Amino acid sequence: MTNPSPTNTLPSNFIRAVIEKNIESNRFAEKKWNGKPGDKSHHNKGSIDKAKIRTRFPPEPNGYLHIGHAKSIFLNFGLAKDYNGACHLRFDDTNPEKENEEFVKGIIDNIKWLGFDWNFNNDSNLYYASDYFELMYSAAESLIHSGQAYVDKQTAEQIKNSRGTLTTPGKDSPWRENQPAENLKLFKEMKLGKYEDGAMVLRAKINMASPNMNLRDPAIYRIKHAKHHKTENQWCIYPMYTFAHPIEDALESITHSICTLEFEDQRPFYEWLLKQLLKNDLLNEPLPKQYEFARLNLTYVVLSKRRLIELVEKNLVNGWDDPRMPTLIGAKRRGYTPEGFKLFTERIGVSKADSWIDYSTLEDCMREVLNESSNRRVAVLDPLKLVINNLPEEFEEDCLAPNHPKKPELGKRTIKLTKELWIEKADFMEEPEKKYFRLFPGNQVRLRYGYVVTCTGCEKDKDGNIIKVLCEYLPNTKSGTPGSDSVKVKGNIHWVSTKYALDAEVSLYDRLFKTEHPGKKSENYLDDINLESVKKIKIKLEENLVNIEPSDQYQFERHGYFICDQESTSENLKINRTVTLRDTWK
RNA sequence: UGGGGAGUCGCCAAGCUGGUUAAGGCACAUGGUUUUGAUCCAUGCAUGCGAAGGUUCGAAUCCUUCCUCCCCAGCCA
Repeated sequence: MTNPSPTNTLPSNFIRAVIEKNIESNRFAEKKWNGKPGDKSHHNKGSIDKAKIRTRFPPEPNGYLHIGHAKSIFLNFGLAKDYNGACHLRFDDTNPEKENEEFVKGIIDNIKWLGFDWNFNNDSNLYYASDYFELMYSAAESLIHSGQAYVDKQTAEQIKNSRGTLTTPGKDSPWRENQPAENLKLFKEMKLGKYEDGAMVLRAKINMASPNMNLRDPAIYRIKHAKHHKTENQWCIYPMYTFAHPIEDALESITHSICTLEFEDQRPFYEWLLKQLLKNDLLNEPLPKQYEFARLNLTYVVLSKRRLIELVEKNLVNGWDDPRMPTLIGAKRRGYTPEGFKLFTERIGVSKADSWIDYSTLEDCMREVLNESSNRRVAVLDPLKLVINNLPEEFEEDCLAPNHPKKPELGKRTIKLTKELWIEKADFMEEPEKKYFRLFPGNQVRLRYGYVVTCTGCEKDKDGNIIKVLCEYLPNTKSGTPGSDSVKVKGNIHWVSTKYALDAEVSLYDRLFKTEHPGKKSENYLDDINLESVKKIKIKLEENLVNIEPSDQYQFERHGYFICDQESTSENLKINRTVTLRDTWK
């Protein structure tokens, strides 16, 4: 127990356990790979696969990727990397009505952003389910031929009604006993466009009384006269996920097909299909195997595609990349980083238990990464004027501030100290509460990187609002000089010169939903939306930020982490708050 | 009341072919450092593994019964 072996740093989870066992037992030792996906005859012409394992990330290009996908991406690509294997990016584009190129491009960008690619041993493993339509059609034909699929002319409604319920068996379709020859003919006619959408469907012939609903003769091909983003009008019949996915995995020689828990009931069909196609000589052993893990649930967040689409379409957010969105493009614009997501996925682990991760866990990960990587700057978010009375009007002095407190190699920058400064309203209290140690009459604080000052009072307008705080500085207490420690103070406040400060607009984001589990108690998750999830304010920045550009990230000291927005211009600086610093006071 | 899964500290999560005092992370608490009430460092944090029985010298790990939660009846994925 007292030997924490430094080599054993890989996390432990049930999927890694399976992989390690498989590798140890040489399950894939004879597996062939012929440079690209294909059926048995294709791969048999290849050689032993150099990839020890093959995983895949199979998004449907019908929306943007979200944080839940990040978990799957780090899992699949991470596993491949750790075990000297390949991870394919495969677009599961079997439903032309919902899919398009915009989403394909967005998904590719997101995965690259997270730091992954799909190259292995000179192969670019970027595939589309639609690449396999021809092979899938042949597979369907072979199934019909061997009597394991039939064309059903019932309407969708009739099929639904004859499926039975969870506790009662379904009824056989009147077309179930049609002969292969007839089915083959009809299926071909379906393909040729002889029938309208919905006129008939190809079904697997398994068992209408199965306690597993997925085995009650599931539909595997449907008619859709729709233009596909890749194959255009070449097809008017399209395979269903159920049928397509196992075949995609097999053709790509996937070893571990990792998906989420809701597909668990689908696994018997997955295995049934592959076994039939193996028998029909279309596929090789070893066949891919499906493993399921619990999808990510984050408190205060919705992660279902349907809901995200609704938020966008109802203009409840400003598009897919709204910084409040849990999409990867939204998170990126918010200032969340790939390293932060990596830490997050490592921290939450992988298992089969349904779980809800606290949103603060994600924020903590971002803080942890950003604390390390961000240069520091000063910004006053809620400005109040501070006047140093014992300084002449034109006083100007450079103050040296390190770019990073723990990384002196990153150097320092200078900030101009002048007689009039902007400080935070919250850093002054005329009548301090208990334990408050910032500015109040009679108290001393340090102007960070500058001098210690003594507060002498404040001025108010006729309504009693504090409009100006007054103080006097203590010579010889400047930061970095020998006398700087001569006066000990507990408070340390930041400031910017009223003369040199830059103006900017900052968007302060809060969670998009008010409740931990949106929609759980309120029936409709939209009722739980937080109407005050963004607040835009005018702030003052230190002069060194004059050249800040979109995507630049900084820590604004004592506030948090911020990123320059993509719409920012030098005339109109726009900044997003990524996450605040931890605050244990109050 | 069919089938498939899951229940280990506030949140995750190892362990689960039975064997000393139940890993680890996060959170939290208390000290210390600190010119960010941040960071960092140190220490603490489950006689308990959904519950009840049982087997055993010994059980989170095996058996029995029960409880709770999640998923499945798209020509979606």
